[in-house]
Amino acid sequence: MDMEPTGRREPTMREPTMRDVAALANVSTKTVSRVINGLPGAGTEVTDRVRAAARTLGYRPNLTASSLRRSDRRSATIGVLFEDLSNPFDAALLRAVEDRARHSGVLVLAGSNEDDHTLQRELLLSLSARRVDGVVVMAAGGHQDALQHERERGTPMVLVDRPPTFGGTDCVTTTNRESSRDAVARLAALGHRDIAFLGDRRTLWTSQERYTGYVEGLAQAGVALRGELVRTDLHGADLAETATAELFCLERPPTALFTAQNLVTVGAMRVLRARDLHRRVAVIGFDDFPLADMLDPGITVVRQDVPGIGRKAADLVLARIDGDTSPPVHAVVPAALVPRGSGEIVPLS
Amino acid sequence: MDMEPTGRREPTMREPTMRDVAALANVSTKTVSRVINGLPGAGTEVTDRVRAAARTLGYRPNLTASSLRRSDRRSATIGVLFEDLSNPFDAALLRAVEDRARHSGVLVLAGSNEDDHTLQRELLLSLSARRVDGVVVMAAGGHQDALQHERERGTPMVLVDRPPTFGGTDCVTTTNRESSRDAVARLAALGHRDIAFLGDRRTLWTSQERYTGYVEGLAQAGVALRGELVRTDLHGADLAETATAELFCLERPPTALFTAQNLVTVGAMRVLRARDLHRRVAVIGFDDFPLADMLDPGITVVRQDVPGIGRKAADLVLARIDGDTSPPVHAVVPAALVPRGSGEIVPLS
DNA sequence: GTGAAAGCGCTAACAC
DNA sequence: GTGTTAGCGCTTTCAC
Repeated sequence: MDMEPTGRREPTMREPTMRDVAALANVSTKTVSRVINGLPGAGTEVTDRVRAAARTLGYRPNLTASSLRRSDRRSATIGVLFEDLSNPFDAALLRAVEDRARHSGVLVLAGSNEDDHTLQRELLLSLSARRVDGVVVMAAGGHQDALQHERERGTPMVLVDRPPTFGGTDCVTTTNRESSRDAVARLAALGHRDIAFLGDRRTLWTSQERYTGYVEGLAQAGVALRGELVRTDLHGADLAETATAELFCLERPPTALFTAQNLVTVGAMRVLRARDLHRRVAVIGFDDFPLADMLDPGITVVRQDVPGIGRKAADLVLARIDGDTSPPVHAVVPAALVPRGSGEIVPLS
Repeated sequence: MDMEPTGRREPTMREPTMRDVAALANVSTKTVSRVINGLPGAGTEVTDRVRAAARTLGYRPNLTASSLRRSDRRSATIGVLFEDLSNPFDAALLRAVEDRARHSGVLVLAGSNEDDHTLQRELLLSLSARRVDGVVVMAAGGHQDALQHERERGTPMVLVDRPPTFGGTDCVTTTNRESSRDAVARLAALGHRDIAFLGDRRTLWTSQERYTGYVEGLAQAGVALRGELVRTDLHGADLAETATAELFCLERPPTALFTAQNLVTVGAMRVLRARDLHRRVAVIGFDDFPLADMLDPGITVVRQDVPGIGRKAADLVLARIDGDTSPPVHAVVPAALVPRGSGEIVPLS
């Protein structure tokens, strides 16, 4: 077949409209509308004629025109704004939202905010210009003015992973504090007294919660907190490596690590392996990661229920779009500890 | 602040339109349109008045209405249809496309086709109904009727990872055959004579290409192909495990594995580790995966330039949307071998 | 430099 | 059952 690679039709070959279908089928556009949308009040004979005409012309409904005119004004599209769609956590979350949305005939406009307010604001405006029915957002750190503004305009919104700093908005998070506390308590129960905390940026709500859990876990076990064993603002595996290396230069180095984010865990493991400490120092990481089970020892982690979080977020935003007016909820999806070896190492005494 | 959790405005508080802004600024809607779109022919004084009015009312342009009326009919949106957005490869690709698109003011409607025709067709229709300006697709295996049909309607389209079975369409793939051939030749050069091939579904073009590369690599090294060392249709790590286990029950088991897909590599590694063969059997995998460097030994892989592929695909589709009429291209983005240890193991002789 | 009228493709509200 | 009219929010065309 010969085809222009431009992908543009001949000017004479306009995209067919309902009018064209109506003309060919000898009915009014309203009748075509009824048939295309499967609404009642369409004679079977006429219905067939319209269908045939539509097929002949290669007619495709124009949802954008339809939504402009319809009273509900729905675009059947939601926006998803995460930090980085190439991050496995974000990707899994997107997939879960997408699945749920698709089953409601809703498509997803996806974007990465790179944890940057300005970008987040711009993307939000882009989504708003396209009249998405609602948004699911992993809020960038710092202030949430743009989110709040969008929310106050009436856009249904669900925050994931981190709660809003403003009211009236649904949100879905995991058991950051509780699971961290349990993980640390577990290490303490094995006899560890020098348990380090390695965390991501302190501006992140999740980091704060996990740190709080760490503190509570120590307290619960009656273990004193040693400030020099707390390292934060480790954004990315490289910073985590440096910090871990420093810990092992201390006079009294840690015998266990609680690594509060997935890249931090990876960075820490690199150092442990390099120094051949990976069989002697215990590690529990927050967030699972691919192949954590293939390392030697396998890495014990706190695993979030990512699909569960995504489904819940999608359910919430879709329900709000459908007019659910119940009070805002903060859903907390439980995380689970997955023992694989690294978290079960006992201290050398 | 008090806010309805429904996210719906009061009926009285209609979404402001250009008309409202025009009324408040005492100008015509056409003038508002000029100001909002930054078109020339707007007096500075009037411009300010319009801007002020827009701000006061909280006006937001409606791209959907604008695109309906504009002559170019652009939605400033493209569709991305991959196999599974939660797969790291797909996710990285999406991110690269997204970045490129955003820099052109284009947003991405993303979906997973699950390698299923029917779903792919439905998603394509959904995208088409929303009048996306173009699509980037990882074609589901088997026939590509729906893709071809959509393409023939004139939708700009770029296929990634796998080429189209029809003409007139751009596509971006990697050096599947060449890189596979080189990887196998490399193993042979180390002295391996019993090199197994473990591949994903044979219906996938990439699997076929990689298999062809394997055959060529053996031939080039003068190594005879042993049919019993070839295992295909291993979709997922579990099937790969079974197949790998079987290989080591052979009278003359392989001394090296070429695993042609990343989950296959993972499955094979599990078996090698379980049997403590991971330091004696060489492995080169196609596709990098997170933490491949942290295993012991590190896994030698052929790494695709995923961001490069995504960027190229986005560039192509955006150019076509902009009216580029040059002949269709099949861009091939080079992959690179990353030696990490597993591919450098020599056979016990 | 600015505006009036028409209409993009579709559906709401009614009439027949 | 089916058609007519009006108009969603915006931009085009052309007049001033």
